[in-house]
Amino acid sequence: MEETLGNIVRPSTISEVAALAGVSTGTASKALNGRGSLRPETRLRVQQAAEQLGFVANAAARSLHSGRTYTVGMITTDSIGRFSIPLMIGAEDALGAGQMSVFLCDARDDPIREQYYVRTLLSRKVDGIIVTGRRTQARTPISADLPVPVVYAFISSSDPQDCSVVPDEADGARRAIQHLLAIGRRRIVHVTGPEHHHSVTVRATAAAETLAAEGLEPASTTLYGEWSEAWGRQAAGILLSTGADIDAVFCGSDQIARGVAEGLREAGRDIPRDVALVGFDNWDVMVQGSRPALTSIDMDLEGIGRTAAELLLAAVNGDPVHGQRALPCRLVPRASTAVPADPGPRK
Amino acid sequence: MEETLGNIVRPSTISEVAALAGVSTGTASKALNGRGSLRPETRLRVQQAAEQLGFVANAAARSLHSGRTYTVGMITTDSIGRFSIPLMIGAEDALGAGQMSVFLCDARDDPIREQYYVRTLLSRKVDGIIVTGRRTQARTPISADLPVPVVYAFISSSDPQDCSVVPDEADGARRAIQHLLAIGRRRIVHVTGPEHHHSVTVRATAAAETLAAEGLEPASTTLYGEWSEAWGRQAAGILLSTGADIDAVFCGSDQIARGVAEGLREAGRDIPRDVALVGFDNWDVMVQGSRPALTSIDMDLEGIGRTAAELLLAAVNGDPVHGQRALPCRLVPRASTAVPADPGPRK
DNA sequence: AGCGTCAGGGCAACCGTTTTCCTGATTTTC
DNA sequence: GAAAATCAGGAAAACGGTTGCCCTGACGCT
Repeated sequence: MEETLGNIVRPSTISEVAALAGVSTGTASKALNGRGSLRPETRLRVQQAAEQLGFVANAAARSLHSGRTYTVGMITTDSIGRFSIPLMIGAEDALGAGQMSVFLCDARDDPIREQYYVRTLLSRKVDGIIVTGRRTQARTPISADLPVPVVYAFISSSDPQDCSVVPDEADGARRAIQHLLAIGRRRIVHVTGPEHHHSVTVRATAAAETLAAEGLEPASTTLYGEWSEAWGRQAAGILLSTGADIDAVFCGSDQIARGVAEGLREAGRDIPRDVALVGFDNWDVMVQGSRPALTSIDMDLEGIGRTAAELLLAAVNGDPVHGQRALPCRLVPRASTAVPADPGPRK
Repeated sequence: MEETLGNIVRPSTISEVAALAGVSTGTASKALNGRGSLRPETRLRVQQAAEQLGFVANAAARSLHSGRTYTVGMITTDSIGRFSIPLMIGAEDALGAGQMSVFLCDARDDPIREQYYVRTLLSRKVDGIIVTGRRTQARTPISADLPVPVVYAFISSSDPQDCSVVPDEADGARRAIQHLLAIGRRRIVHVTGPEHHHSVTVRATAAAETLAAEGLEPASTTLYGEWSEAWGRQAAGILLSTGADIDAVFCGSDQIARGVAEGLREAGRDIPRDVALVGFDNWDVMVQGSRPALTSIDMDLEGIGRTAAELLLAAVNGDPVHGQRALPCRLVPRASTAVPADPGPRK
């Protein structure tokens, strides 16, 4: 019953298949690929011979002839990490559906390794390259004038002509603020990561503008720090000690938000009744681990990976897309912004 | 200055290099590969021509002749996740150093996808396959009688003849208990994941045996639940409500440990003074986010990935290794088991 | 001067597959 | 019934690179 591939021991070639079926290799090729004009009976005979031998066409030989490898390279510039994974999954998804295989290259933020990988990928004649990674800023292109298309995913290229797919972080920040406004909060503050990080300024600016559009001002000056729970706790302390009158915090990451949540909770503030909380990243382990579960902005990394792969496929097929494409974010509401049905007295 | 690969536009072939250098293609090949006997001057001339044209040998053509592709497939059976990443990094590390490229395949726990990927990898004539993934039990082999070597990493094959590299989880549990004993704890309890999970029983058994070897009994019956912070908090509640007299908890995961830490802390127990805590996985975000920072068992996933890759390379080179190899764990001490210098009064 | 030796490098086969061109054989058409 | 059209399948070139074999010419030796 369970034969699967158990009969493949030594890989067989098409000439062996042809010999077994009593035809020439050319005919065998046509039979297996549905080309040429063959008697149905012959075609069948070849197919059965191929089946019997467990024949799988040698991709190298095939690509040598066709010039295409149905293979792409994926270079992660920083190490494979939390952000790269969904990107890779999304890309692998779209590419796998297109029968493409993916070469994985982890450049670890080392330009030498990166150039080495680019050379390797070119020698393997990949049909295209996807570059992913996390950076504080747009990155320099991996190389000028490559013979294959390149798409940047999540990270963006500093050359505006290059094709980049990135999250619309301003959109994400806007959604966060608008959600807080929609549940009636007005005294909102932003706690986020290091100021030199591009994402940080984009999000902070968009948040401020969204408030301003409603005629509101931040309830306190934006707090910049690092991407950690510890900073979130510290920030909560700062907010409490300055006695700022706030009813919502929009955080630059879920980790920060979780820290803020802990800090506020331990000071006796109820979330979401006293202070509503919105995070950023929608990182499952953080949003679920937080108490209460955290409303967060999802950048749809998987979608970004998928889109990047689709654009790459399009470019490979002769329809290159240039410039940067920003994909909208999504707000995932959870308990940290759930307005209590009945305000009631504090317990 | 910054030429890098800017001159490669259309990939050039060795015959173009040969023509430019004024030699035959065979000679050019020998010059570039250090074969045959050539005048140093000729060799240099060819090398310069290759440089000038940005020549990179077509890997497909080369492998067609040599039969080797310097390529391996890596199949993750469950989705790419927290466990797969370090494994992949480790494997990629060892393989990259051996000039091998890695095909990434995410089978998503779908046997159909998995078989599809196996076929694809075989058609691409990979030199070997690494299978990784997380499972509650050993898995059935991906396929019988493959023409290339296979190594299982982290996950193990149910066929004892197959080569598997796994963490020695019993060793990890032993180290955890011994560490707790070493800092003077005697009333130890184990809080862990679902009982049907193979890892859970292995760790629990080893923990119990280590205690027994010291003539001790668990301070409470082992608590089985799920791999979540919520379960950790719940377990803390159970321990507190039953009034069990404990001075240490060994947890089956860092998430559980973090939950336990929160639960105990909120009940006024001091960690590590009243209760010491050891987690499992050494997952950075958990051990750092916990308060206090969590002592944990590191399974050295990267080392497992690296070892698996090395064994695969050995097999490819004709030295196959059979059977299961268990790598020791490592205890990483942090504040949650740091014995206070001065017991002093509680604050 | 003639022969042997060896370095240098060209030639061609080969890897496995696809595809074009071509040849017989069969069928259709007038 | 003969010419034309169609069909089935074979032969061979091509993809790009490597390598064993062989040829050529220069040099050294007697």
